[in-house]
Amino acid sequence: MVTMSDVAREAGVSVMTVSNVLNERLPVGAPTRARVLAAVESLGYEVNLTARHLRAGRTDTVALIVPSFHDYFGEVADEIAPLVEAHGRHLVLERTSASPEHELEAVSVARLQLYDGVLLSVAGMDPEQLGRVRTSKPIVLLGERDVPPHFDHVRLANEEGARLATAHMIERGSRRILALGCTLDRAHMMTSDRRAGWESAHREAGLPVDERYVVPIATYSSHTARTTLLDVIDSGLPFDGIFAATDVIALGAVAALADRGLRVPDDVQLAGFDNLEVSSFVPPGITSVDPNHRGVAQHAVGLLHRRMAGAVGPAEHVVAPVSLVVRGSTRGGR
Amino acid sequence: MVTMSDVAREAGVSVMTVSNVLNERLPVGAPTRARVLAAVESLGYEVNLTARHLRAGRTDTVALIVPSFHDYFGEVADEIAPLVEAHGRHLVLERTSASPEHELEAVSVARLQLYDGVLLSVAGMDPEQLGRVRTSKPIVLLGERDVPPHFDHVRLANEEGARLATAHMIERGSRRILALGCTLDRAHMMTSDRRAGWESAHREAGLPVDERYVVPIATYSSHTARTTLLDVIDSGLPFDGIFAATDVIALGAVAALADRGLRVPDDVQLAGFDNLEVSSFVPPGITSVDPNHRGVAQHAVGLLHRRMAGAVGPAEHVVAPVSLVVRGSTRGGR
DNA sequence: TGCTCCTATTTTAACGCTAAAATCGCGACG
DNA sequence: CGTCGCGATTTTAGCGTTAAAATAGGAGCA
Repeated sequence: MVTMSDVAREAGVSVMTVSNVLNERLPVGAPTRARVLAAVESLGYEVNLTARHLRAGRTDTVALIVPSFHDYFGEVADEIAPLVEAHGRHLVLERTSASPEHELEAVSVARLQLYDGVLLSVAGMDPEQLGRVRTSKPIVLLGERDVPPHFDHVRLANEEGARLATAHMIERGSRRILALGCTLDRAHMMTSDRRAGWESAHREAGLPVDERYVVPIATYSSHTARTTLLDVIDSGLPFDGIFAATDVIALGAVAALADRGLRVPDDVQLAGFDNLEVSSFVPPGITSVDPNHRGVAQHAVGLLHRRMAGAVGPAEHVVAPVSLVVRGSTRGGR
Repeated sequence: MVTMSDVAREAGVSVMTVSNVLNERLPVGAPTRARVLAAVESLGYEVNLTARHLRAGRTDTVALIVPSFHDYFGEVADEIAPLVEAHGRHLVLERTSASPEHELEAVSVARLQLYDGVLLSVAGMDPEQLGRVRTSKPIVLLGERDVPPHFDHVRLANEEGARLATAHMIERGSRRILALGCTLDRAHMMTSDRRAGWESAHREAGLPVDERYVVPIATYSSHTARTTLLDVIDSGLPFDGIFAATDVIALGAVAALADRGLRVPDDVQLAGFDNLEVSSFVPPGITSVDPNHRGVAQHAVGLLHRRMAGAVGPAEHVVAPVSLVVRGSTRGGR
């Protein structure tokens, strides 16, 4: 590896002069500067950022740590990247291992030290693990779980979104609406909050809440959603609407409905949550709760940058508003 | 920040003893070890990886650099991550800026020094930019472009995949097949190679190649694909099949066909390329060329690890085989 | 008692960089 | 002609860690 002192020797100057030429910190005489630049060029020198980071005590880099790289998280990451870059920092993504026992390891506190700030997506991390994370590093948590109160946290209005979607289908005539991918758990997490919204919509409309219509699924994949819904259909439980806890689940539902020849929205209305890009292209267009990625990203990055700039004060807990995007999978959508 | 010397002072030992306790390099007496561990615990010490990396001359980290985080790249990244981790290294993702003028900057050679090896996705990078990247750092290029010959490179059998998909539709009765998102360019890149495959299939079947059926699109989004295809339909150009250069494009095509009431596969057969997860769920299931992500990931990571282990020798240029996954969007699919 | 040989621990030095202080060289000025 | 001033350049020191060499402190043995 070519180091600054190689360049210095080649140019016949001290390392500080090389540093000064490259960083334009102290002025350097024109002939010296030229010799240094020539040496840099001929040796192909590139600064060693690890050394610079150690010396500077910062890395100008923010990490976004997510459970996996695809779908929802990929889309959020693409919103976050430009915001981080706008502050002159780099964004890198890291993935927590899929297996829970490795999760904490991947988020080993030591690794956080590599970054000036961290956006940590808490989907699939339990609060107890989080409690063990003690660090002075600025961290903003992101995601649909209860978290220890001393962390900054940005989450969605899950219950409100689910309520909106369900109320919309009720208003358009559905009376038996599955809550696919939701759970009856009381713990505040994504699947229970969205179930609560589904429930609220029923209460507000004066409709009974039938727990048989809450259908949890084993894994949050389209594939599992499809097979789970096929089982429900085949069980004979009558339904005329589906609130899918995520668009990935909604996509599996679309497939299952097609498998059984049920028409959307004529036989069954369908609404999802996340407003993934695909949802507007899958015919007839999937009505979905827009999680307002951009707003979430702005809140989270803004908060993180304030902390990195040294802002103190109590942890902030932001609940980002959501909205319903109506498409062809519910009646009245285009 | 708590450093090793804080721990050493607290425990009444030298920093090296702390280091030896934590790294288990040299044996440390049991009582001393206990005092050190207690000090680590009470101060909440975490090793500074930047310093360790500088000292060690390596970071045990591999970067995957992609144009954006979603769709195709997110899926590839999820395949690559476990392979990299299996070698005891970390994977991080970085994104090249969307704007071409910043691309090289994001891939600034200096930044590559942070990693022991780099997987660089070359979609949207021109070869001339790549030529300027001189570094001894192991790099494996990934993607559907011609690249300077001294780089290791893993790419797909684009032409073969397109040929398979097109031949399949011809065999199932299509005679006028659009090549949506393809280009007539001669340069070897994804869009021209896939067009070449479309062409080969026609020649092999003894069908004429009509260049009006090659329909380029301005940006590789589902939205653009949808509006572009709507224009084609409205222009009155007759067609009974579509080969979409990517599944993202195919998705836009599905939407456009539905917009105009054309049935898939009865009126128009459709095949895409990439076999995205969504493609199996969008009714009636999109026939697609499977890019064999896992195989590509294995080739690329294997090659990179060999280089990181010091393997020398001429650059390898791997063309990973692809296969066709037949679904309901072509006749005879389930 | 004196000496060797281990084992436990410490000292030294370096990874590559840069902030701050020190030094050098030279023209200007009293 | 000595010295002050000032820009150009170098020296010093240290970021936090760890490999390698050095040292201290006993146990074992003649």
